[in-house]
Amino acid sequence: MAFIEQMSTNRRHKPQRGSVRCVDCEARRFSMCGALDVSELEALDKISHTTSFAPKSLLFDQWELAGNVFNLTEGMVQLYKSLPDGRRQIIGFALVGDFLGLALMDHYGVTAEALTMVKVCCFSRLNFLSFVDERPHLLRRLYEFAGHELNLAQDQMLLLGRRTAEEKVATFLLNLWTRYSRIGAISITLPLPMSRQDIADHLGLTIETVSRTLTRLARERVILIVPGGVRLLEVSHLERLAAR
Amino acid sequence: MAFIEQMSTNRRHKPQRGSVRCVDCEARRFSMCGALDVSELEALDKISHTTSFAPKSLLFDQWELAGNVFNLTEGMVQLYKSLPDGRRQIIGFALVGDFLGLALMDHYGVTAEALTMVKVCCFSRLNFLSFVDERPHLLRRLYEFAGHELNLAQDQMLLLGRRTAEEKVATFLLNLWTRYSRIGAISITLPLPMSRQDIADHLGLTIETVSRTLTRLARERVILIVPGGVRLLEVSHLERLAAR
DNA sequence: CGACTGATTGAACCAGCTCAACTCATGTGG
DNA sequence: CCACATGAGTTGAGCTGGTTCAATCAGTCG
Repeated sequence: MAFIEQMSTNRRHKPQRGSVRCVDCEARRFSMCGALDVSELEALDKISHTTSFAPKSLLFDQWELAGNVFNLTEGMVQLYKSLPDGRRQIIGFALVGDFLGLALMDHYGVTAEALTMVKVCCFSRLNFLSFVDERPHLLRRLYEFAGHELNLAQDQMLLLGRRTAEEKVATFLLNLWTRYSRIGAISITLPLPMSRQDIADHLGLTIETVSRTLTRLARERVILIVPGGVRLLEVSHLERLAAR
Repeated sequence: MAFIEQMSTNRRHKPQRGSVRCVDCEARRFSMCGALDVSELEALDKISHTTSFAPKSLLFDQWELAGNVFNLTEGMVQLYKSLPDGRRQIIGFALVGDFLGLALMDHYGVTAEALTMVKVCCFSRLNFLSFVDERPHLLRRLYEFAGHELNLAQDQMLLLGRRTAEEKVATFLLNLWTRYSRIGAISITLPLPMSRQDIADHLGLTIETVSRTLTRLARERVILIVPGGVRLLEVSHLERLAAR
C-alpha cells in the first residue's frame, strides 16, 4: 500500500530548496493557484520555493508573526490552537492543495505541525500579498477558499457543540474520506496519519473515548482498524451514525 | 437606559424600503463599506436598499439559495446551523457593521434570525458580486473580514471543544463586551437580547447550566444580573475565569 | 531482549445533562 | 380588578456520557 507508506511516519528532516516548477505542480488542480494562467505561474515561481518538513516539525507557531505562507503539495499538516495550560483544539487537518496562512493576518493564530513528511510551496507573506494585489482574480479565488473554510469551521462548531462522541467520530471519518477522494487519493483504506490524541483534540473528546468508539465501530463491523488507518466497511451505516 | 430599550424585544414588523444614503450611514465605519470612497458609495446606493426585520423573524434560512446579502446597520442577529433533529449551534451574534452572507456562496449555510428590531442594508447577491468584481480593494477588504471571521470561528472551536462551562460563559460575556465597545456601544450594562437558550446553543451547554453559571457568578459578585442583560462588576476576575 | 511509545481496556467518578417543580413577569379576558 | 394562562428563567435532585486514573497490550527500535 504505497499510499499508506507515504503517509507513515518518517523522521528524517531534509529541508531543502526544491525546483519543482509551478507549471508541473500536481497540487495545482486542487489549490488556489488553479486560478492562474501559464505566465502567472511563471511569475509565481519567481517568488516561491519548495521546502519539506519532517513529521512532528512545526511549519509555524500560533504566536509567531506571519512571515511566510504555504501551499501544501504533499503530506498532511494539522492546525491547532493551544491554551496556556496545554489544552489544545485541532482546527483541522490540511491536505494536498490546502493553503496555510489563508487569513493573511499579521499573526498566524494557529500552529501548523507536519503529521507526515510534508512538501510545501513557500512564499514570503509580503511578496505573496503584492502578487495577489496585482491579480484580482486570484484574490477572488482566495476569498472563495476562505468562504469554504468558514463553512467548514461552522460545521465543526456544530459538531463540537452538539454532537455525541459516536456522531463525532463517524463524521470525522466520513469527512476525511470525502476530502481524500476529492484530491484523487481514493483508496480502500482511509489513512489516519494522526494519533488518537490528535483525533481527540480535533473532536473535543479524550483519547480513551476515541479509542473506545473506534473499537466499538470495529466490533460492529462498520469499520476495520488496520495499521495506519481504518477501512470503511459500511459507509451508509456510518452516515446514519453521523446523522446527516 | 436608551440603549437597553433599543435592544429590548419589539414585536412589530414593518419591513419597508428605506432611504438612508450610504454616505450618511453610521454603520460604515465598522463595516466592509468603510473601504469605499464617496463616488463608490453613491454607486453602492444604487444597488442597495434598507429594510427592517422584527425580532424573531428570519433574514434567511440555512438551506435557501443565497439571493441577497446584508449589511447590519442596527440591532442584533443570531446565525445558527440546525441538525434535522432540532439540535442547534449558534455560530455567532452579528452586531452593527457585520456583513451577513460573507461567504458569498450559493447557499447561505446558516440561518440568520433577528434578535431585536433589525435594520439592514440589502443587496442582491449577484449585483453585489459584480460590484465587488470591479473593485479589488473592496474584495481585499472582504477577504480581510473573512480572515477575521475565520479566526473568531477557530477561537470558538477551542471554546466548544476544550473549555469548561464557567470558562465558556465568562469568555462569552467578555467577547460580547469587547465587541460592543468596538462599535462604540460601551455601557455600564452589557445587553443580552438573546435568550438563555440561545446562549446555551452558542456555548454548547444546556439552558440550565447557563442559568446556574450566571447565578453563581452573580452570587460571587462578579456580575450583576439585570433585566435584559448583565453588569460586569469584576472584569479582571472574569478574565481569570476565562483563562486567557 | 528490554525500554519506550501509542493504543486499548477496565473501573470509578463527576461535570454537565435530564427531568421536574417552582418563580416571576406579562398578557388576556371576564 | 382579579383569575388564569403562558413563557422565560431559576432551582433542585438524580442520572449518565464521557472523563479520569490506572493497568495492560502491541508494536518498534536499539
